[in-house]
Amino acid sequence: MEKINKLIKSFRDKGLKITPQRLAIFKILENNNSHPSAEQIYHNLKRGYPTISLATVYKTLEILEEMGEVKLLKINYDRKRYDPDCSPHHHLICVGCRKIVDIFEDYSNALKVPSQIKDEFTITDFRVEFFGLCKKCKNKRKFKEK
Amino acid sequence: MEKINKLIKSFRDKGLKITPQRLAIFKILENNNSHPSAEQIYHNLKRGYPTISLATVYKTLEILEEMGEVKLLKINYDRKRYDPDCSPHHHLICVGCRKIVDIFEDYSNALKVPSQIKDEFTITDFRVEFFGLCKKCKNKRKFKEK
DNA sequence: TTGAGTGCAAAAGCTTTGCATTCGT
DNA sequence: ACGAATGCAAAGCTTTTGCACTCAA
Repeated sequence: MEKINKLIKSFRDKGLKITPQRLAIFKILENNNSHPSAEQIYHNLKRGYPTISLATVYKTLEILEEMGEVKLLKINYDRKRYDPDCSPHHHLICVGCRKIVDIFEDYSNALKVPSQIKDEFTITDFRVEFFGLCKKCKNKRKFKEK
Repeated sequence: MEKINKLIKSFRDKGLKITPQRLAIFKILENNNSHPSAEQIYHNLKRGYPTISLATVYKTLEILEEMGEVKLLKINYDRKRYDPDCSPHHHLICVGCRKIVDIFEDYSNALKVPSQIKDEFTITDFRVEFFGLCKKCKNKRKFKEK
């Protein structure tokens, strides 16, 4: 996320307004590495804005996401997807049609984790997900909604 | 997923019964690399079992998941999580308390994609997710539900 | 026979939407 | 002043649950 001043400018440039609620959301997100949910942000805001609604939080986050100012840590598979192949492999997701293809490559030696983190965590598994566009979707204008 | 015969045995060994519906689900999943959703499986089954219910599909898939016979391609973050840090980095998720920590490592040169896939897709992004347990959770018996 | 599974409908949980009111510019 | 944002409540969707009935073993 950009610095708040820049963010404010980006919003205004788009004709979006800066409200106290939005500003408060910006501040909560600034230098925040706790990967909060909308609910958590909402909770935090309640102190200063007892009347704020979850809907407002979601709406603002949606704008930030569209602007590329926050990243969603949950992939827009519309719903749960099940993979009967439990051998170690990874996936490439077409962000256009949501097709998922398997990638059978062993990355286990390629992915070094900082030793500081290794000390704190016991890592049991990992997954790599690639995102892109298949040929068909590359030639489309519009992708699936959502 | 194991071969169907083995799967049947695993189910019976656990006191779980083999019903036509379950068998049909097994068959749909066998050698299936389309990463289907419960809905899609349900849809497929409708032909042969017009009365089958989505609930049955979900329930069977849950068992398969618990048995490690299928893998879920959607992470159990309980809800959306937002990351204001859009610089390229990756995540480690503690499967006990769901804490998410950042991993700042550049894996872009480490992750080779089969050329056959590179021909078919334009890859725009990727993410690496590690799973494990933090020290606290390692010493716990029970983790967060779900 | 009997405990497990099915299928229906209802509930649950997260997220989005509609709308009247309020507010930023 | 006027379009945008807010906050509430309702709706939407996916997934789960409860329960009477049915069925596999």
